[in-house]
Amino acid sequence: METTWAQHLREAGLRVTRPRLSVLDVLADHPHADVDTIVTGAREQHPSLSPQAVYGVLTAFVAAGIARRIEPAGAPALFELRVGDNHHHLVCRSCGAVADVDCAVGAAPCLSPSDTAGFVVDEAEVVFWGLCSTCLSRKHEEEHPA
Amino acid sequence: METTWAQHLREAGLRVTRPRLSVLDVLADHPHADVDTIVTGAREQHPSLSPQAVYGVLTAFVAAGIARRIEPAGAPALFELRVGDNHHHLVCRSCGAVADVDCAVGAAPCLSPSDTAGFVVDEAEVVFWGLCSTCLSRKHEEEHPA
DNA sequence: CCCTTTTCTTGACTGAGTCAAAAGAAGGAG
DNA sequence: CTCCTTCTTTTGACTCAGTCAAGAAAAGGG
Repeated sequence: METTWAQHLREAGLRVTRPRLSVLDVLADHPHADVDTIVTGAREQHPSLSPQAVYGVLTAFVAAGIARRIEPAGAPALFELRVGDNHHHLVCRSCGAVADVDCAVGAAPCLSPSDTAGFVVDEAEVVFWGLCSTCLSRKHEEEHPA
Repeated sequence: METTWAQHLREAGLRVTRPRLSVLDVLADHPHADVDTIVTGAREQHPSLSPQAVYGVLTAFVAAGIARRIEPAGAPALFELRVGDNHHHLVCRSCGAVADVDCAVGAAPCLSPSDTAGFVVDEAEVVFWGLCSTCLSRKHEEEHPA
């Protein structure tokens, strides 16, 4: 797998380093990981890895277009490797879990607000807020104990 | 105007206090204000007002449903009085300006993702990213000086 | 193998927001 | 009108995510 990652990095114009490979591995395992998760995970392969290095790696990934940063309100930023397909996210209000959703109403429907107030729009970001199935059943049990 | 605000607060089940009236005034003038703007503005009427009080006031407003908190990625939270009509926002990548947009494709179209992955969705939040007209013309001038 | 450039490490720092205790107002009861 | 209870505001310490900068280390072309 690492060979592929190295290639992936080179194609994006980035040098191949151990911190970067470790971060890619963690992101492959955790499709919506926050910095803390990435640091912890990447340290299994590279124990001396510093949080700042992870910030640097992620900034480079986002700049090179091989990762995307998402920032749900009220939570630390998350990073994902799925880029370039304009998908959106479901976020659980209770536990913060994130799931991907393909664009809701066709190709890129939300990219056309009715009145753009003079703005030139280049991206529409959609976040669906709700409860994930786990939190739903937990909540249901609490309210109606068996 | 303040009489109306007082009534508005009471109807929402909140006590009428000077900090709250001042914050309402600022929000009426600045429909998408951050905490700093609100503190500065409200101090014209109430010089001793502390930032923490403003946080408290805004938390109470949001809990009572008379204000809404929006958190564009990479910027401090903004507050608006326009609530309950499911509108969305245009955000300028360059200056952070925010404008309202009515829901893009009808009533609440985005509330129907194709596959909810077991989530029960209660809100769809849409952010349109782009450049506002001011930043556009400024950028144009910089690239093609007269 | 060396040299230049990029990346990582270390550590200090900022800014938004939270928490908690005590002082101070709001508004209902008498 | 005054008192009393409850809710707000003040003050000040604190947390957490993220940034900045300088020197050490590694990547990879010559």
